[in-house]
Amino acid sequence: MNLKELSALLGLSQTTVSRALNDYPEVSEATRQRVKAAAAANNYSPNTRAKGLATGRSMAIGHVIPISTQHEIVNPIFADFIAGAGEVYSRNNHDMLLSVVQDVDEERAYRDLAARGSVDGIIVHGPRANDPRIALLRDLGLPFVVHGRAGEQEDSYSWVDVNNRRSFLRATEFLLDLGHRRIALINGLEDMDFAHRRREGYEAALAARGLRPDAALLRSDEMTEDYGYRAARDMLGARVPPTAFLVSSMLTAIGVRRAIGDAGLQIGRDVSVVIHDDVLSYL
Amino acid sequence: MNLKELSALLGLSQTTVSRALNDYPEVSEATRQRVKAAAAANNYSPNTRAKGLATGRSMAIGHVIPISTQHEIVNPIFADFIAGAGEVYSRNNHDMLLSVVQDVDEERAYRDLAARGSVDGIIVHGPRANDPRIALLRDLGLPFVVHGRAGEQEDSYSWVDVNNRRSFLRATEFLLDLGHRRIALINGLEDMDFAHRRREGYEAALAARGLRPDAALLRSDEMTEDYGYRAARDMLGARVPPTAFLVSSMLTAIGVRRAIGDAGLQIGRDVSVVIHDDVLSYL
DNA sequence: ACTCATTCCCAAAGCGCTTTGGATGCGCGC
DNA sequence: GCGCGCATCCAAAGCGCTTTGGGAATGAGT
Repeated sequence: MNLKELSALLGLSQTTVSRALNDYPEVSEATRQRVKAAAAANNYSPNTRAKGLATGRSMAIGHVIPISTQHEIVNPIFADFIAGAGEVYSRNNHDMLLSVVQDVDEERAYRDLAARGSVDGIIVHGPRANDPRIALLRDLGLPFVVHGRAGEQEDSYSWVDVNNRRSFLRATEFLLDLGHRRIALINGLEDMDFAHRRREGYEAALAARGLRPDAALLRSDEMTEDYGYRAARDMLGARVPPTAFLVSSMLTAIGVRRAIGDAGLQIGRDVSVVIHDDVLSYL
Repeated sequence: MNLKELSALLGLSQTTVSRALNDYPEVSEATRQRVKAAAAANNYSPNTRAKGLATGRSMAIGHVIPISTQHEIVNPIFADFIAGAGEVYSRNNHDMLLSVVQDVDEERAYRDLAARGSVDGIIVHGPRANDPRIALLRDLGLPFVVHGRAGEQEDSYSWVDVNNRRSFLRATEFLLDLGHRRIALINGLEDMDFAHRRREGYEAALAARGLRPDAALLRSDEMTEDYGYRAARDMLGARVPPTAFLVSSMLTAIGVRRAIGDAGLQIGRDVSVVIHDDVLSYL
């Protein structure tokens, strides 16, 4: 069923039917109702491509997911983010376009999306310090929102972020208040903006008490379970082990928990652990 | 840059430029090269919507992800599946359209996708026994492939699946060969086709040795960490605990591991655990 | 009774591509 | 020298929608 057929069915012009469906004021209320009822009855929805061509909009938001050739990690938090965003899109009649590409092809993916006009805007995931994608997108004239921040020029683009610095500052303060002096930071990769901010918060809290970070208690890597396990195991096996852990992600924390268990210790009694992450529904 | 501009630039008609780019034989090789070079130099890519309108194809594959209102679980394996599929799409010049909807709106999501013609085909995730979506999609005339199987009529649609029955049959046999007699099955929800098949395999292996499944050793639920923990904890606390666990997913297994640790036991020494799942890159 | 604004509707153009149905020019065989 | 096939290219239609620029009633105002 297309517009032509539907309007023939109703004995109206395509113009009128289109306007009725799009809530333009030029059609009478009675006609509008009749048109909408017929559309529903015949399960008519305007063809996306035709509508897009005519309006110049695609009603779609793009997400580019780079797959690294070396460490092919699919960030699990990503699934939750996508789910949340996708639901909002659905409610607002937008589509979600996912573009999974090798990280070396990432720039081309953005260029393509822009040239082919397949999306109206995009979401930038996992920004790094001075992320080149921001300049690229601005250059391409493709609207975007950054999930996180890219270091500098925070007021020159739109972003949504949590206060990473502050949350780690407060978590560290909290542990310090409990009397901890050897607090380990199991962080994400430091070239990611969020990890950098988190360390800043951590160090600021220590500095405020006149403490200096101990390099032996700082780790930074891709946030896997295994990394958490190894980092915690090594630290716990050291001469002067930490008494508390500040962990940047749930998965890493699972590894930390395993290492603590292996060491015969118990979380909450022998060691304190504070984790920063979203709630992963399946954990 | 659009076709019109590009062809004006080249002093050729739109027809010729289009044909050159799409490798039709009606243009000379010299012209084709010239056209392709110009397209690359000007970063030209045909507009998706216009191309789609003209060809009647969208060059996109849809994935509908239902979000349950009660237990909003985003299957983590899903992220890996999406990543794999997405990469294949990219390589073959297709887009991936994700539609995240409330599960009650799922049927409408499929109808919409079909009516609006926004995808050429779709992938059906997590099929249940006699999944109604199959009849719906066939009815809508929308091509589809099922990831898994939906119980009956296996030759009436296309599917990709692992041999769930056989893998659990063999895993069970393996544990039986090791001398285990009390093998727990921590399964997924039984209305999911895969969980049903896995139990069949498990029971078949037991039956082959003249053993009957013990209801106390069978669990079936949404595969979360917490569920695995509780199921294993309860079983291990019973009068006659299992000596081995067969677990349907990695996440659940993490919970099982935790329960085993809490019980003061060690995997591989006191208890055997066999897990069925994909490799989750971050674990 | 006549004008004028309003309401309700329509024909046709245009979005950027592909594709149909030629047109043109060239070399070849006779 | 003429017709024919082949290689190259082009003009225009069409995909399904939105939107521009009216046109025909109707009712109000004078």
